[in-house]
Amino acid sequence: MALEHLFQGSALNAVDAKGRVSVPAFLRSVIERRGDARTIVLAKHELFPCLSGYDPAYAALKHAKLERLLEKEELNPEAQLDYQQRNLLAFAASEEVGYDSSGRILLPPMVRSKGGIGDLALFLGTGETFQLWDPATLIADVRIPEDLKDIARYRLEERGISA
Amino acid sequence: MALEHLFQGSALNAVDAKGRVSVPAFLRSVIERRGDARTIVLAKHELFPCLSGYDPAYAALKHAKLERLLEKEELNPEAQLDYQQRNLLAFAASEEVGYDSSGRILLPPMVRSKGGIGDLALFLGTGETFQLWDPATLIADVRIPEDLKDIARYRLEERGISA
DNA sequence: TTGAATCCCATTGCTACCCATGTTCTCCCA
DNA sequence: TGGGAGAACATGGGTAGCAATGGGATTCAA
Repeated sequence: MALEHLFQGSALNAVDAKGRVSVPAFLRSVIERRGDARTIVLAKHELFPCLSGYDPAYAALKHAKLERLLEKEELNPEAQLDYQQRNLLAFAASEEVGYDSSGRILLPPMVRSKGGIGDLALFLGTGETFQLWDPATLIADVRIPEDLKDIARYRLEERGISA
Repeated sequence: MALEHLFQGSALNAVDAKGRVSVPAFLRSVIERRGDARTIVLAKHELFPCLSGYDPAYAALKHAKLERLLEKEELNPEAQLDYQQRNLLAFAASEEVGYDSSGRILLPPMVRSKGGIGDLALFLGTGETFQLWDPATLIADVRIPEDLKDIARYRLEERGISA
């Protein structure tokens, strides 16, 4: 089930007054190699105060996985409830947004506030998915390794912003 | 068997005095990509006090799936009964409604009352299908994860309605 | 004729597309 | 190897079109 193309790398992009952000080109190229949609799916990360992002093909894989689990336990009412809950969380609590020819998405206000994203968005590739952080939130989180925070600091410095 | 296009996201729309609701554009686009009907099927959800919605193409798939399940358990009378009940529910207790050029459907009174829908309809994507809830009912249901209730609360707030 | 469903029109706010600009990266050639 | 042309990328702003919604008009059937 491993996807062939993986998300890797980092970038710090600005969120403009309209709520638009450029999806870094190196992420877009992976998305377009995985499928031919020019869209991404954004959801609150399960663990961290940030957003999780992936392409529609990955969402379909996730759904198929849940379906298979359910079919194995078709007549078990407890499994039914578990399936319904997971599916709701995976699909209702996420938003699919398309990016235009210039590679920008409009950050939906709900996920934006859930992910605590201000006017800077730090993209981090994590293999099958990627993450979107507010850089200050990442640096403040005690669970994040120092090396990763250094990436955030470096990207901020690059833009002439003191951390 | 997985469908290529999945229902994803959430929206809270008003039901007007005539019983009309706008089907959110992001659901319509999936429906129209799956088939070319401008029609949705509404049924009482099997598990939750809400409505289940999908496109006609999915109804056909669902029937095929039930058939397969039946064949697998050909000699089990209990499964036979289960199949008959589910098939009845899925097809007799559902209504197919078309939406007009402005994307609105007329909620049939029977399914509307079965689903407990008042003057607000919360649309939740769940992959192959979507759900329609009265937001207050969703928030009150103990089986619904808190993260999902947050969505309902956020959508209510967005409209200036205190939860 | 009354009630209900469908159609049409109008309004408002938002979304998506278009164009423009500056910066960096890449590649080629002198 | 240095420099310059061109492409790709991130980002700002303007605008036409669409989505959600209310209200009225028209049609159809009981």
